[in-house]
Amino acid sequence: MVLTKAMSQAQSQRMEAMCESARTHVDHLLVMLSKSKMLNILYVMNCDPAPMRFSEIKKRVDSSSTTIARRLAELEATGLVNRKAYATVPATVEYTLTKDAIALRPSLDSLFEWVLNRADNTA
Amino acid sequence: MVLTKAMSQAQSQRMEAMCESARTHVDHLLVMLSKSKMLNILYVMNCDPAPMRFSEIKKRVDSSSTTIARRLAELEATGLVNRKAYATVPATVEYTLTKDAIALRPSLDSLFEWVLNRADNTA
DNA sequence: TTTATTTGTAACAATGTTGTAACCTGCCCC
DNA sequence: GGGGCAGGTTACAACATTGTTACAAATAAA
Repeated sequence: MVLTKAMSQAQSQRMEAMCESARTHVDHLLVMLSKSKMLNILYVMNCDPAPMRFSEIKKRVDSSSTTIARRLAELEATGLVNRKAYATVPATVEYTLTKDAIALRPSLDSLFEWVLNRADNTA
Repeated sequence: MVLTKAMSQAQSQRMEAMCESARTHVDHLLVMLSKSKMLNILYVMNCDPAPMRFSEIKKRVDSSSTTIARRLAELEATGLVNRKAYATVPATVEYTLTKDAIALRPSLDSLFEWVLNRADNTA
């Protein structure tokens, strides 16, 4: 009785730890997605499945190099984009969405549909 | 010729102005959605269709009163939530999502499914 | 009368984020 | 040698956002 109680307590603690961990991961993802221009970047990359160059992303999203670079680095660190540099002159760098990020596509499409729709009706 | 040219130019300018306006509306919405705790708030309110009190939202989202109040005010100003105050003691205030915000539900569900899924696999 | 309650607001210091300007690499062209 | 290109990085000043603390209002209970 005491043993099973202790075990269930330990289990419950492990469960809580896991939930805690999952919660921090969820928080981390939400904070990342909430950063400025993040949704914009994911959206333009989702719209065009071809690998996209830095300057192209920058042009379509319309922000400073610094911000675009920061966001792309964050996305890469989280495993949502792959970065491939070619030793051309001048440099060529291509970004592609990972499988995980592509799985976000339906959500983003739907979200942006709502945004565009609402922007139209409010305009 | 000159006239039609001028007209089409005027038209095109109007079109551009409209697009500009739509773009700023889109930007405004994206900036709003990207604010801290905004997705969290919309999500917890979407999960439970019943009117929700300030303290309940605060508890579920886990942030300071100031931030929750600011976000709710922004959501109300944008027409995504309705605020109803009752003259009880102590005060009772209920928040509900508007029709527009409820239309966001599928997107949010899908987005959060992705987030939770990814958080699990990464944990 | 003091206390407790809910739902905030105001002020402010601490912290976080942004864009700008300068700079870097590699190589080609003039 | 000097300039230009893509794709950044760095430093920094300006700006934005956050949480904390204090406060308010209205009333019922202790």
